[in-house]
Amino acid sequence: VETFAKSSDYGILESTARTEGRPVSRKTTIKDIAAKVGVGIGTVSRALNGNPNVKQSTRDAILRVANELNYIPNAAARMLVTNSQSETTIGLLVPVVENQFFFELIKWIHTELKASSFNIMIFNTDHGQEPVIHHIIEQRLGGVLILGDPPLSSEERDVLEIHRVPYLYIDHHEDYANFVTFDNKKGGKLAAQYLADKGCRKIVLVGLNDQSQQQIDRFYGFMEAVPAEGGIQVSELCIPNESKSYEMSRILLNDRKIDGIFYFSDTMAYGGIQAKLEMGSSVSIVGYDDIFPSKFMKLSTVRQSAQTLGRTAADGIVRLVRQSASDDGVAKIQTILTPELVDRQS
Amino acid sequence: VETFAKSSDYGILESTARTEGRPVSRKTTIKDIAAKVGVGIGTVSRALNGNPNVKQSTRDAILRVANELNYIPNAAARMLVTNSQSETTIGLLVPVVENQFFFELIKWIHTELKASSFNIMIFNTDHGQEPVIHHIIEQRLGGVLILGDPPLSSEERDVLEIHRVPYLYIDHHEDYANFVTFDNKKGGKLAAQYLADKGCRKIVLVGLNDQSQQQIDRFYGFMEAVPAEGGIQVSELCIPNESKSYEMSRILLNDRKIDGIFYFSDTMAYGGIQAKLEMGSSVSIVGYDDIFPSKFMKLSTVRQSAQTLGRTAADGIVRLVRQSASDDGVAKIQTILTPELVDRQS
DNA sequence: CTGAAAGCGCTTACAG
DNA sequence: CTGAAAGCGCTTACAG
Repeated sequence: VETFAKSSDYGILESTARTEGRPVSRKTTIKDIAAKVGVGIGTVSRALNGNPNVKQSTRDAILRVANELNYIPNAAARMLVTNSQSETTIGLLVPVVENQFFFELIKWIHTELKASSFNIMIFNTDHGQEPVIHHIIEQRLGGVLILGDPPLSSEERDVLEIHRVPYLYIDHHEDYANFVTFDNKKGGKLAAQYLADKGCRKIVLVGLNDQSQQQIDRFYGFMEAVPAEGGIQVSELCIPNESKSYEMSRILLNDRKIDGIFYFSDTMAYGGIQAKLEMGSSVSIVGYDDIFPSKFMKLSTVRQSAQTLGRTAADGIVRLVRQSASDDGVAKIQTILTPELVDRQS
Repeated sequence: VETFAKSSDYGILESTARTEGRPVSRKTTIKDIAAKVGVGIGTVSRALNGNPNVKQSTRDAILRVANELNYIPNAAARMLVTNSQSETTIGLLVPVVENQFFFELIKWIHTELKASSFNIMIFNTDHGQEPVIHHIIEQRLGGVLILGDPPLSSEERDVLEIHRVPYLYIDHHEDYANFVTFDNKKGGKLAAQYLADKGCRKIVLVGLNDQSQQQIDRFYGFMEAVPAEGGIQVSELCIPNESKSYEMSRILLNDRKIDGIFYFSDTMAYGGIQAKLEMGSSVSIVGYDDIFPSKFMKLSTVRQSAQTLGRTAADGIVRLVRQSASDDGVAKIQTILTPELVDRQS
């Protein structure tokens, strides 16, 4: 009996179930509120959802009690009945997040989506995309942004399409799908023109990752733009990973004939800049991305603005999600952005 | 009649409801599977969940049909009945994500959490934390990581505690709560010692943000460590925002007597390095953070490893979530990491 | 091994 | 304006 006499001492924990005398907090439900106010659960639901057909005094009482009891609705229950795609959340599929460019991208996607009051759920695709796709559908997310290769398999696409979850590739061109990407071929071209303009005759391409379609496109763009008549000599150098760029660049610069280097990413180019400075070389260097340190490193580079790409993509998926919700026609989003060269005399 | 005769043409869309002759896809449920296989829904549920008490042939049939029908379970329904905190997802509260250090941090948190197969849901707290907290509880997330100031209000803490959602501050010390942070005072001390060791007599502190408790701690640590007897002169310079650092540094370096500068973040220090190089100054510069470009910029700085901080924090929240799930004792997590000085002779 | 039934917390016609 | 009831998709004792 004493246990019950003291029950009001629990204060905010008042609505608790007791097992073996120990108070165990149970979450407040509309049932609890209904009981305490003395109305039906339907009325509680209406009051809480701002339905106008509720007497003011009833509404006030319900709101007050809900607050007292620290009521917070159960999203799962609501979703179950409304069958709402939890359309305010969109999934972001990211492979290995080692890449500074991806980070700036995510930042802008985030900024833009929050402006449309969407939330982001990040999924890692290192262990394959299929389990992730299932998870996204289980959670009834509104849409998916897909960063980086590899593209979805046709089974994965089918799953998304059957379940009407719109998806958009970022920085990856795929004819059948929605995407926002930069023109990598054009970017490669810009790099080639830059080095040609500097009068380079013996050029090395460093760090091409042949798993990356983007980088392959840059490569072809570069090669196409090399003036045929100039007698320019182009060779390629693979490096095991980005952090080895400095050492490899030093070796490269021992060959005094080399007068131009194109690095397939800014991060690698930094090692080149460093080696160049230390060795007093006059080689021309151009990178790719224009991530934020490049300004300080005074690196000439092909800028693909993470801001533009991120915002455009975020914008796109929001449009797709809304379209899909309203069941309107499904206009494809296929945007190709143009990179530009930033000349910092490196 | 023809409509029905053609129904098999729909292939994967076979399980569709038709409204006014137009096929509208409806998501497959266990009911659909049960009907098609000719068993009860309970059996379907058991088979799908790997319950061993199901005859092999029944299980096979169910799995096959589930697959045919592209069945994916409804997470909301399952959560409703199991009342499982969706404990595989943890929320990450982030203010303005403009800060490179935060980015590296998020990356490591992500890496570590994915290893424990948790997912991350990022919430932006620019418009206040309360709505976000509610959202987290509605979604029944397993736990929350809180990045950056300001700390939660006591109401917000109450809400989390009542609903048993563990939370952990990152890079923010708060006596009553779980946190993982760096010793900022110690960091300030290291910076002071560095400049003193270089023989600096006239030092400027640049870019202190007095809204940031961390930076204030660094400031006090710095001031305490300045040798009393050396006659060292310390002054402060505010700059409106990080990108103005270069211009301000140039102005600063016009005063040839200044021989030491402590920048409260690496990003600002880059502007200083640039100005120093251009003006041929011999001033000593030290930064704070050691984000990735600092190595290339050859900036001496106080390293607080985003990797260590991120991993430790991720680890901590995972422990807290598991603890809270198993209802064990609730050991507080209060970890203070020690920064170190990286001397790059800047 | 399996089916029928209860119930998770909520919303929403429906009938007053 | 309000209550009682049905139902969202699933899990899980319970009784065969």
